[in-house]
Amino acid sequence: MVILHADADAFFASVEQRDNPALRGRPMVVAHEVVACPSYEARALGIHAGMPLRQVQRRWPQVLVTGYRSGAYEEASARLFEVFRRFTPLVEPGSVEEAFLDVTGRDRGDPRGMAAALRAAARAEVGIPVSVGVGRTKLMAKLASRRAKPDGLVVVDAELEARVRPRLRLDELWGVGPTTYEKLHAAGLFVVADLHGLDEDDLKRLVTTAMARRLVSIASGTDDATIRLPGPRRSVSASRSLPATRTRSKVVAVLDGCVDRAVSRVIALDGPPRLPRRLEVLVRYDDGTQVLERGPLDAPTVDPAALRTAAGHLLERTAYEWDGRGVTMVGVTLPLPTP
DNA sequence: TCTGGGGTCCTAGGACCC
DNA sequence: TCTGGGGTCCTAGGACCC
Repeated sequence: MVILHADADAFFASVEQRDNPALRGRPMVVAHEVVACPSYEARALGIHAGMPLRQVQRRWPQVLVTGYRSGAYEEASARLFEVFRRFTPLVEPGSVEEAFLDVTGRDRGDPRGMAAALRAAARAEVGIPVSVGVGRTKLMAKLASRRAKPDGLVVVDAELEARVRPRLRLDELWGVGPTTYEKLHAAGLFVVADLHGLDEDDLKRLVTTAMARRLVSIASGTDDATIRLPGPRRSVSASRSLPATRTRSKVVAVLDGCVDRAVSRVIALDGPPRLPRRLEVLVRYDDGTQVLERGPLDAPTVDPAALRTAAGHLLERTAYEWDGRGVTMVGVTLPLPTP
């Protein structure tokens, strides 16, 4: 198997730098109240996603700031995936900016050459840098692209994989987050080699069934190399961060805006219309806590007025939280019924 | 300073049916 | 009067990804 993991570098920032020469080579961020995507020049200063914009501007006044241009990112993403699909129909999207490609049998025995061609095509046709990792499994390709960043190419061949795999730290594994790692760590397991000799039942005492299975396959080198083609969208959501506020009317106004954006994206989906039957409202406070409320709609609908009303009711259900803390983010999710 | 604005998937438990 | 096992669907809650 030859799997490529193609990953656009600092995607939003790269699109902005492509479209505005004044931003090229400069530390810049795409941000609203907080940083969504810093350019690599900004990352070099220590700026990362999630940092409050105010703090960035105070510490690094030279950093340039742009707002979001969602349309431009969607268009760049669509063109990027057109390039991917020219290399193989077996493309599994990971997000708007990255994908796994199965190019087994299409690379004429030269995976590096194929990966280089993919990078060149993305640069020429979309105008943004794309790093590519090549491996025998999705995990290996993913780890390779991480090493390749920014704007690079890393090939993990069988020899390199044999050396690297046992030494991988468990918290580096794609799919192992803080919670799982904490459990493994507490059991004295730190790297892949520590899993040798443990079977699925042993690991199930520590982690969930699915995770235990994955870990066993990673230890034995039989982990996933299967491309899963995208199915219909499961949900559409929109959220917005805001300066901490205790003014309810402001929160409601921002929430209404989120509802409208989510609705327009549901309507824009390809295929027959899919009407949400439920609604979710998420609120985050300035102490970092989050509350999620969800419930059924009176009837399936994409009518913005009806959804705004329903969202307002769900927001009310979080009312016990209106205790002096400020609201820093609100969002809505519309789960979509499977067609 | 510990996260943006998106998403997916897994699991447990209840409802309902045969 | 008491009790089955099996299946499907739905929802809540979490973990994880970029």
